[in-house]
Amino acid sequence: MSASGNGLAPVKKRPAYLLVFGALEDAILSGRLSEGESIPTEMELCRQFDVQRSTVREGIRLLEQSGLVVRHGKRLTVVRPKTEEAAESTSRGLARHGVRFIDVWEANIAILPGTARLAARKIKSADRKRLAAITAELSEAGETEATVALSIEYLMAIAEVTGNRVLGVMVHSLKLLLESSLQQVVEALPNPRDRILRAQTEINTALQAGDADQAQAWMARHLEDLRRGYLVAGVDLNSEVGTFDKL
Amino acid sequence: MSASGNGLAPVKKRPAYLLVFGALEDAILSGRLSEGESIPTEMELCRQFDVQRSTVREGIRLLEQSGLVVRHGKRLTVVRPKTEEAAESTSRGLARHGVRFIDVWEANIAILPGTARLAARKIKSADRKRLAAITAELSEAGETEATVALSIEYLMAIAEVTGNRVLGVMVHSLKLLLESSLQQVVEALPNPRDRILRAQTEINTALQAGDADQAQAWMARHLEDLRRGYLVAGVDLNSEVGTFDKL
DNA sequence: TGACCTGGATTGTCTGACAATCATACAATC
DNA sequence: GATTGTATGATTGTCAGACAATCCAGGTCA
Repeated sequence: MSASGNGLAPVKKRPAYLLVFGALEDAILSGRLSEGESIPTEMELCRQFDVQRSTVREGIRLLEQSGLVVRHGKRLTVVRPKTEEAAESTSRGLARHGVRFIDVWEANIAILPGTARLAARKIKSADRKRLAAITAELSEAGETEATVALSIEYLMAIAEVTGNRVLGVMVHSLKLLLESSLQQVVEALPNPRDRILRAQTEINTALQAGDADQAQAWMARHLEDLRRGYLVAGVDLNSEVGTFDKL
Repeated sequence: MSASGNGLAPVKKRPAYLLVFGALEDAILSGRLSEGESIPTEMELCRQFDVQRSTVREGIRLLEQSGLVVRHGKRLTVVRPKTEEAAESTSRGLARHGVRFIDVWEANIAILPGTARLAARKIKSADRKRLAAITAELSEAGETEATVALSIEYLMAIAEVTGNRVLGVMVHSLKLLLESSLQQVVEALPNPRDRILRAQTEINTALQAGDADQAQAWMARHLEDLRRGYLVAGVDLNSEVGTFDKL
């Protein structure tokens, strides 16, 4: 199961700093080093792996960038990266890749109605209150900015209602990609607040009744409505979502 | 917008290796260093930033792990990370986070029907051929393994038909999370090949006709059917998707 | 032209060192 | 007793210089 073709197995000798990184990563992922603990000091690692400190340091830098540890003062402590970071890295990767606004919207329209459907099956009473609260707040929102913020919060809340971390991360990624442009859309739509309010209310009703079909359908309508805003606003849907630097 | 509460802004002096990393990252993201080019040699960077080589190396390690460069022989060359890598990092992040199989399936069911709907609007003739080819191959597949591979390939193909990179990445992430477990399911289902074949055929027909509703509906049915397999197979849907090491 | 060889360039690793910073414990002050 | 200053050791960030292994390019030879 190794040698390639004609002969000797490719003696791939990976550099020592990669071994250091690998060993530490493994220790963390396997739980031998658990959250909150700090990794051994550089000198300790030198002894442990029998390499030089500069080598250890290079390994540690890889670990650092991988998001498995954070500098807490002087020590590096192990963290289970929050889901938000997963979402951020996804968005970042996509943004780097010349994703266009149209892609983001299509993805929203493909994903969120199904998410709303799932939400209808999963919703609990606390969630209902939360959604209702957002809608209530929106009904009193004055400025465009607040309207946008609450619209997005609502979408995120729907994803959270499902209690599904995968959807949570994905919708969060969409949110990050979306945020920069939604403002213009809302500004362009006539009566944006009322339209959004209507949609949220209908979705809330459907969720209240546990009516998955209605929840899905209204979410789809809602998003289509917003998308129409792009046309009205004259936003070029083919322009790229810029790389964003909100660390 | 800085100082916390009562007083002075924290004088944070970032280490030099971070500056090196930042400078290189910026150069790449801004396009001053473009794809395929190799970054300057370590000595060159030493001169440029007026720091020591070990410092430069630490910076380079950060860059390396960030996925913006890859070792090509001895040089580090700039790459725009492929979408696959974005998907991998997303999956990795999710897997690390104790995502359960049930989460992955719910996400599939929430996302893929909408994706199929979009595919119906976007599909081109070349895509139709490709999908038909996969289905044809499946109809001749003997082993379980091939059946699984083709089923997954079909789902990926649907996502690709949409031409939407966001969906592409997300479905790819789902695929990675799913792969490990689907085998068991297919083994447990009675007549797995025929069931899957039926579904693919129906979806193909719907796509052929540009019938978004039918495409969506059949995809949903298809996935529900597969999910049922988990019950039959006795797979514990609440068990966590393990962290996987396929680099 | 194509296979082969050689020397310089570049990376991976080591050795050793020092200043800055952090964590503490202890002493001095109010 | 609580707060503040100080001494001490541990740890990190950075520097300086070195060497072997490997890669690359250009020249040589068939």
